[in-house]
Amino acid sequence: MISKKTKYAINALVYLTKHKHRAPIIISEIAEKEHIPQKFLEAILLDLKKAAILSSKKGKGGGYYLLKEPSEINLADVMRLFDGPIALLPCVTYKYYERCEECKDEATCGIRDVFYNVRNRTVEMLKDADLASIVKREHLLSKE
Amino acid sequence: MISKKTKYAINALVYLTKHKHRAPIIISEIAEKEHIPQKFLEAILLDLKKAAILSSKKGKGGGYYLLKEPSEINLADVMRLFDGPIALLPCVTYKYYERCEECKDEATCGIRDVFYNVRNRTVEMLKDADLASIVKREHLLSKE
DNA sequence: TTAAGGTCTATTAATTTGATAGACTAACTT
DNA sequence: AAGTTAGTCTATCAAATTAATAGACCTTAA
Repeated sequence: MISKKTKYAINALVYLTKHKHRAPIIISEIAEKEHIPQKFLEAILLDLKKAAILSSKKGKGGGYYLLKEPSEINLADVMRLFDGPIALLPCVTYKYYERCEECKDEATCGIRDVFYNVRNRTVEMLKDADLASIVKREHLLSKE
Repeated sequence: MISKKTKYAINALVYLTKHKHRAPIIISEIAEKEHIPQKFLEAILLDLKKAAILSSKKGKGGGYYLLKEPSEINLADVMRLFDGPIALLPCVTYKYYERCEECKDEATCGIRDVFYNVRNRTVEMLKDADLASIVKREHLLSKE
C-alpha cells in the first residue's frame, strides 16, 4: 500500500493540474477540497517544491503552482519521492539496492526473477501515468 | 516492499520445494540454511500450516512438509497471507476494500484507474509465480 | 505596516515490524 | 515408562515508521 503522504501528494497534484488556469492556489483550499489535514499537506507540498515539481509564491495572492508540465510529472516519481523504492524486494531496486544475505547467486535466483519482472512492469505503468494522462482518463471514463 | 515475514516464508517454501524428496524437514534446518531467526520462522511456518499450505509431524523424524503441490502454491497467496492486500490503494483491493473519503466518483477516478491496472497486472504475475515455476526459472537461468 | 500565506522545528500518538523467551504438548525410541 | 526430539502456544518487547499537531517565524503584496 502507498502511504497517505503519497496519496495526498497525488491528490494535491491532480487538483493543481485541474485548476492550473487559476494558479497559484493556496494550501488551505487544496486541504479543504481534498480532505487533507492542512499542516500535513504543508509538509508534503514543501517536499514537492524541494523536488522541483512545484513552486510557490508567498504573501497575498500567493500559493502553490506546478513548475513542470502535467505531462512531465508521473506517479513513479511521486511515489519514489515519498515512499522510496517501488520494487518489492531490495535486490531489484535501482537506487536502494541491497543484497539478500542468504542469496547464493543473485543471477539465478528465481524469486528475484519474479520480483524483477513485477518491478519493471509496475514502473512502466506508473511512468505512463503522468498528471495529464490521469486527467484525460477521467474525461474518458466519464463518457462511458 | 514486502515484509521480512513474507520474504522468509517464500524462502522457506522454496527450500521445502527443493528438498521435497527428504520431507519432512525440521525448522532448525530451514532456519540455518536460509538465515532466518528460528523463533520467527516457527511462527511463520505455523501460519502457513493454518493456511493449509504446509503440514507437520511432531517428534523424532518430524518436521514440516508441503501439503499442496508446488505448482499450486503461488506468491500472490503467500504475500496476501502475511502482508495483506497486494493493491497499492484500498479502493482497488478485492477483500480489503475501503472507499476514499474525498472521492467524488470512483468510477471516473483517474488515479484509481491507474492503480487498478497496476494491481491486476501485478496479481497476474504473482499468481503465475508458483513454487514449481520458481524452481524451474532457476534451472533456466543457470543454463544461460 | 498589516494581513495573507508559505517555512521551519519540534513533538507526539498510534501502528506495524521484527524478534525473543519460556512453558507446554505430541510422538517416536529404547 | 522414560527420555529425547520436535512442533505449539502465549506473552512480551524494542525499534522503526506513519500520521498528525502545535507554534513560532519569515516574505511579500497592497
